[in-house]
Amino acid sequence: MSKLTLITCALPYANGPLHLGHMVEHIQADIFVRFLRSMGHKVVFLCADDTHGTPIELKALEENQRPEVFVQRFFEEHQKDFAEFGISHDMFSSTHSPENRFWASEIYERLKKKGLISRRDIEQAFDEHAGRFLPDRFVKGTCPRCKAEDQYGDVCEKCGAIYRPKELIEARSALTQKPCIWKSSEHLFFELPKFELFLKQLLSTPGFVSEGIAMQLKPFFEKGLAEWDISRDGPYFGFPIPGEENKFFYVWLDAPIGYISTTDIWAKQKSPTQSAQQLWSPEGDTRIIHFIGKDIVYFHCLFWPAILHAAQLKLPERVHVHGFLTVNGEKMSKTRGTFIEARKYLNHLDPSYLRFYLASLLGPGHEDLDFSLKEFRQRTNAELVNNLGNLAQRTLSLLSSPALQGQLAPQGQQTEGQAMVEAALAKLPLIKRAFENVDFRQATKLILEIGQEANLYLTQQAPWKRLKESPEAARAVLSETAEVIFILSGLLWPIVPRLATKLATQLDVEVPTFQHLLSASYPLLDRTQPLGRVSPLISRIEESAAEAMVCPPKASKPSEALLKPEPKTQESFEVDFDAFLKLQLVVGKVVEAKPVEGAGKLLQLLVDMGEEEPRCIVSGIAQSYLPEALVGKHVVVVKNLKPRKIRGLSSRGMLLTAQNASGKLSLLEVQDAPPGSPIT
RNA sequence: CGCGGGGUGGAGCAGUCUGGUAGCUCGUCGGGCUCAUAACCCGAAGGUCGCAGGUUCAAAUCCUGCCCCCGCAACCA
Repeated sequence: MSKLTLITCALPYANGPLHLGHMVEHIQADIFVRFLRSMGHKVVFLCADDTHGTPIELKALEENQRPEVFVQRFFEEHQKDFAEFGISHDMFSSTHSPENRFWASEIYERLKKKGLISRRDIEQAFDEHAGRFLPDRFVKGTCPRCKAEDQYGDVCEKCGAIYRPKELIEARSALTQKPCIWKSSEHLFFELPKFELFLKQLLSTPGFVSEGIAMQLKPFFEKGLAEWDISRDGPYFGFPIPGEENKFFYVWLDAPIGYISTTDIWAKQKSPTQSAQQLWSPEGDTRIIHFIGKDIVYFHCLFWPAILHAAQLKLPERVHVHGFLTVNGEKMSKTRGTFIEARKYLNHLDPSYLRFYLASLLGPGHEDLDFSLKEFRQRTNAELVNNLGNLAQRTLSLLSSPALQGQLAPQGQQTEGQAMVEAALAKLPLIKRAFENVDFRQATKLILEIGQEANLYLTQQAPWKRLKESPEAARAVLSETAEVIFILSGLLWPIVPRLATKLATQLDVEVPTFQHLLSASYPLLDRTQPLGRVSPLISRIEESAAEAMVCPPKASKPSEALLKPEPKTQESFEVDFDAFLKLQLVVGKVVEAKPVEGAGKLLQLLVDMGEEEPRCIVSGIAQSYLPEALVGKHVVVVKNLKPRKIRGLSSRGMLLTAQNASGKLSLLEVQDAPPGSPIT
């Protein structure tokens, strides 16, 4: 009964702001956490910033900061963003903490004592000018298979070949652009292959991961598990490995250990009778559930359980994997402006909308979710605002009208009403099961059905008609709807806690817990108590507010963005007329159009702009237009745009397009002006 | 044969595990209501459930083969 549940989210990397993708995971976990709390379970919800590793170290270097200082900025930002979305972490810490250093060293010592750490030399790219070893991603060169230039050290993006950095032709450092040398160094390895049987068994334990995820991990066993390199040579931002000279723990070793160290910090600060030691002991009466994205399954389902097992610590009961968030059907993209940062959302919209919308999309599986702006706005308005919000508004505003004085009716006067309330209560076991299964899509659907029933009831009973001749009949009807609103406030609390609280406040009661509702019977409200103050609950999402979120494409490199003045929104940025004239806009006639091979969004066009020769222009409109449909069109072209090489083709000019909410592009066309006509 | 996810009225999705009247939101058309946030309620049109075959009294659902889309992984001036 008093079993403690530890729930974690993956640790966000402290090198940038949070975006909507992070929010999917934290909102999903938070809904689950709140549901468990509402059921009377003891839950501790933990998270931390992941602060170590080469990318952060180099970024800090670029900004002339010590990495400790660099990560601090995001530590504060992240916590603030999470808090505003209502994410109820019990503790949010950082992997750069004394506790984490302690646990990383402690676990390492345990592994070492068991003879699970081996050492051997490996040869690695080394940048002599920077004086450091280079991770694969920081080595660039020509692909040994297809000879594509400028490829990363691990995989060719052109032909998909997988290789070692050393196989690259003319390998160079991505930091200094100088050729790299190959230098050997001793590394420490965790002997993962010894855990093959253990891991296979774990993955087939019902409930540990979904079947699909277990399937995805199969190839690793077929290839054979490899020893895991857990050390990095200095300089490296991380914890020094005890007993070693200039060697540090690889960031992925100490990141999950952050789950334990955060438990440690939580216990010290908030529950001194408990300790991380005891909570993470295999004998402890704790259950651990990790929420992660599908990109880090490998770490959480192979390395991490093996390490925990080897170090004699508690294994997670379940690793819940969710899919990625696409925006308007595509990967989030900075250049598209669809890379929506959490802060940007908060600047325009109420977090309740996103929590509700994501809940209505999130099923138990790990399929990707689409954040389509239009769907988001329409569905949230229809379901959350109209169905649920307006139900409360129409009921409560009538009840608090001068004729009824905010007073409920004595119970038992309305048999249809009682039936409605009881029908709502009868749905509770189903809703409970949906929440337990992390099937919030189903939970949301069932909750909406309750709202719809109540709206129908009101329409049929029409209390507003009875208000004059028989106010008590109207009061009786409305009191039954108030009962439903009370139930809804409890059901909605895990999903939209602020809204649920507001509902309860208007009834002048506390939000009921799930546990309470499950055993409750009609009538639930104390009918002698007056209502609280009534006001509109949640307003509709305006199209402009939703659009504003994806509006201005940002500078692609955050470091540049920081140096320059704040990138201006399209509305506030003004230019004088001279600046406009510098842009040569002309009419161009498309004479030829064909797809660019291997690039799904690009078309290669020949455009007649009234010059001797038509120009070659590469344009990213392939998903909106068929090549054949373009030929003959008179379009608007920026003529004096600096030529640019795209996919090896020189593009001399740019077609102007408008983009609608779903991301489709629409070319600006000109009716009857010959090619080359200037546009002013 | 890389691995995974998907193809269901105009759009976006649920239903597939456990076969039996094809459901939800939006949109369209018609009606009701006028308490409420242009809201709420009712009705209608619109589907060969990607294709082909098989199992079965019965297939969106189970089996076999195939096609297409998406992500892992690029592209955006």
